Amino acid sequence: MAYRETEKMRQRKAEVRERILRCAFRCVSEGGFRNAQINQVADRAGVATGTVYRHFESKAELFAEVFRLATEREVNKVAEALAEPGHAADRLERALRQFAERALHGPVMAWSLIAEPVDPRVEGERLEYRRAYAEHFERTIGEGVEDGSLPSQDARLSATCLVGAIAESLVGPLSPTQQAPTLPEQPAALSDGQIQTLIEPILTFCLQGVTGQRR
Amino acid sequence: MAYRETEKMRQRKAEVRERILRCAFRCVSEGGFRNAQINQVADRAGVATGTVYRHFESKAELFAEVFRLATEREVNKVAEALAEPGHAADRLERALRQFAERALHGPVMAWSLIAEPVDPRVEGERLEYRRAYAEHFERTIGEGVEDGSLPSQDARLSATCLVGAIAESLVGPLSPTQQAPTLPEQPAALSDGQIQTLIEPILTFCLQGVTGQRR
DNA sequence: AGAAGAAGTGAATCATTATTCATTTGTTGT
DNA sequence: ACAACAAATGAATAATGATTCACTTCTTCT
Repeated sequence: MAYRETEKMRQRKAEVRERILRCAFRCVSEGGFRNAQINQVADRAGVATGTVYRHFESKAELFAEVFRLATEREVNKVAEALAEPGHAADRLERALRQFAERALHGPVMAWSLIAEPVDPRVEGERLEYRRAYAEHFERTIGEGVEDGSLPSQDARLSATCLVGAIAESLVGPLSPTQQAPTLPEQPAALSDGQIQTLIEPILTFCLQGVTGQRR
Repeated sequence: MAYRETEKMRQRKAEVRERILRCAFRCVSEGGFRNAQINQVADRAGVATGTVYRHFESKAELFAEVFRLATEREVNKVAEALAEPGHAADRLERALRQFAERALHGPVMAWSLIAEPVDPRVEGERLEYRRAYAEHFERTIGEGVEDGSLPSQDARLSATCLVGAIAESLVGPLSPTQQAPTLPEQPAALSDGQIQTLIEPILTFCLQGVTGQRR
């Protein structure tokens, strides 16, 4: 025998893989999934097309992983906000607010995650990602019901509704105003003031939906 | 001169156009947009591929029109329900209930309209369609605020949240359980009982969101 | 240094479908 | 019946972009 995979190599491979992933991520956050071609990703990562396929089964798998990566960040932020101390309703409010603020600050990626038409295999990730949010919300709602701070309800459905309501409210503001077809995904930048104005009524609706109380 | 378009011809053309449209519609309601190819549509309509292009600018335009067609029905149903007499909240409830019931009874088309990944130009129709729902809801909410039966609120945002909440809640139940990749879009048939069980908590959330009152 | 094997390369290939267009068929009015 | 024009045809083309693979380069170990 003459060649045996060594630690150094393993690391280098992992680095290349990660570089590709990062570049794919950047492609998406600049132009959405539809502008992210394998060739572009490869160019950007400074590797050949074929190399991408050495590290990822297929385009769909690569971008599914990009989706996961982007998603984890966001879901974790929400999970953190929900883990803070306080009443369930307050925690939900903070989490929802953060979700919306973050989305509006990174509109291209947010739009890609929430609403961009994508390959069905990537769409699968989206369903999971939405379920992940919903599960976190569900847990918090469940806690609120448990401790009596929220009225009895189907926590899972309420959580799903929360996700839907907030996502839908953001679709409009996030939607790319497709200007030149050559520069496709133009983000819609909003001022902090606009963002707050937008968020308040959404929160009102969502919290009323969960609490059954006028806010 | 020897040929002049006659009424008979105009009618025949319109018939062909409509037949194509209908067949495209059926393709979608059986297998979603992704299984609807021009060739299939043409075959089904008993015309040649090229004929489709004599009646429609492009595939996207054909399917955008299919989308519109399918949408109009549904939006009209909602509009009718909202036009019935009664308090705003009750009308909203009836409309939402109907929306959900209809969707769950025609799951493939509903999923295509609500959540299937589609060509961007068809996606544009989807945005309009969601806005159309939202506008109807908005009007009713506005009336409720006006007559004091609903609390003051941003009717547009509330309406958007309603659309999002209900759509999201339906995505799960409507999602094709992709079984054999050869028979792609399997609808998820639900019993009436299941449907009711599913709808109630959605309605509770939505109505609480709008009314701010425990239901 | 050289053998053995792994990773990287990127031009060529493949697959999928939308779209076109030269040709055929049908319709109208004289 | 025929000229003039329109509509229909569907095989051929085009376009896109993912994926492959024969070959080159790099690593490791003796």
